[in-house]
Amino acid sequence: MELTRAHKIAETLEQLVFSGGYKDGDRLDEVTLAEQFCVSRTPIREALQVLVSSGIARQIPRRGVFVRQPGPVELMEMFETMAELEAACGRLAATRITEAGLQELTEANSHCRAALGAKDHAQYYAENERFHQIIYRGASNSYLEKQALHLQNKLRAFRKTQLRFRGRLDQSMAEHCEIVDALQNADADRAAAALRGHVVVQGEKFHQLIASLNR
Amino acid sequence: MELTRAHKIAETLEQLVFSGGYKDGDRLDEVTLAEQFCVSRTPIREALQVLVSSGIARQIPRRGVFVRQPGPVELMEMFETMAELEAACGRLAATRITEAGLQELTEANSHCRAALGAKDHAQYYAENERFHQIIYRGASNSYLEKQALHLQNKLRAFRKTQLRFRGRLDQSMAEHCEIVDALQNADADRAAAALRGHVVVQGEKFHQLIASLNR
DNA sequence: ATATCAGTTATTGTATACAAGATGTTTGAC
DNA sequence: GTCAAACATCTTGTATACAATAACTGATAT
Repeated sequence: MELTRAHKIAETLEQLVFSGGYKDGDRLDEVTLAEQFCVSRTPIREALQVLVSSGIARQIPRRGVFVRQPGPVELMEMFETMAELEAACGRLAATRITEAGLQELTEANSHCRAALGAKDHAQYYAENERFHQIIYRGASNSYLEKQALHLQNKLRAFRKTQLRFRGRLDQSMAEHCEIVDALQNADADRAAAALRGHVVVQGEKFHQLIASLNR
Repeated sequence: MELTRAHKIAETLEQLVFSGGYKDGDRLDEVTLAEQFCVSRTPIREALQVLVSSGIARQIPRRGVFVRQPGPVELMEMFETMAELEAACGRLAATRITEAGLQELTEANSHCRAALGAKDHAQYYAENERFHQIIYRGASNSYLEKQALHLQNKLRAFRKTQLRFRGRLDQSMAEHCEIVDALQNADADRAAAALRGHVVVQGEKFHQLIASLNR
């Protein structure tokens, strides 16, 4: 899958925004970006249109495009949507995931536990993402999988702070085991419920989440 | 909410593709489009990037961009995802929809019934969309609502053929009533299940759906 | 007759030039 | 000293010019 220049720039900028490289309201100056990427304004502008269309940035005609980081309310909404997407993946995966997929899943869960034991947070985040991605794939619905991956990517930076505040990562591990068990037993409703509860941001954590936005 | 020229062009093209104005594989010629929209190639190219990034079209470097209509498999996946999104909206709406929202919903349902009685299919489609959109809004999650609206829009042309093949629209009406009842009783699980079943393309209808793709 | 290669044409990708509007600054009046 | 208006500057939006590569055509050789 080849990409054209403008699209590579768009992806790079997208990741920069997602990883917190820009704050809300920052203007994406065309000439500055053109210099940074060593191209003319034309491909930069094409890339900016992509960011605007996906809601990452907002364009004010004749004024410029400005990055649009989600506020606390939108963030909650995105987490809630993620929870429902994960629940959907779990529901479908319960009856569709292959034996090989289940094998992968238990392995990924072991890696999570190992990272947790080693207090290696970065590693835990990576393994945790993989765990969930296996479930997305297990749903055997590439469109839904793509949606889930996209939102997971969009929420990555915020999920880290959420997990940090969560305190006991052990709880997260216990939930993983419940999820695996439900999938092994092909219990769609239980898998969906477990995943929904695992991802959703509880109301009690809401204020902590908001506080974490001042980074 | 102001839009810039390139974005208006992108939206127009998007709707054109969604409404079947282009067939799969059609090339979107820059100069032709530039003439049609009475602009230079620059804004056209910016619009095309938007289409490509949202998956509506595929770009082959130095060759051009080509519209990418979903095939039968992807279409099934999109319907399945839509079913899950609707279920999620129903689940959340069950406890969040306002009295005014329920009022709107029953009214919209009445309009559906009226259109059905008058054998006015176009009107039924419109009222049916409105019925579902009220539920999206009732979920009180604007991010999820936007996702649902987007997919609903993307599937509009195909849902029409699906409903036609369904034969008895009466069944659709009965399902609506079940949905309304679940929402009135704040029964999240029942609302979710009813909506999921209402939207999902049953396996028995699969071949009919595939056959309908030759339009 | 078919296949291959060279030359031509056409189309995309990028850069630059120009037009239009917004921001900022300076000057002047009160 | 403050406010306002005109001017200058900067930025975006659009068009056009140029460069690079792919498609096409035709001719030649086998």
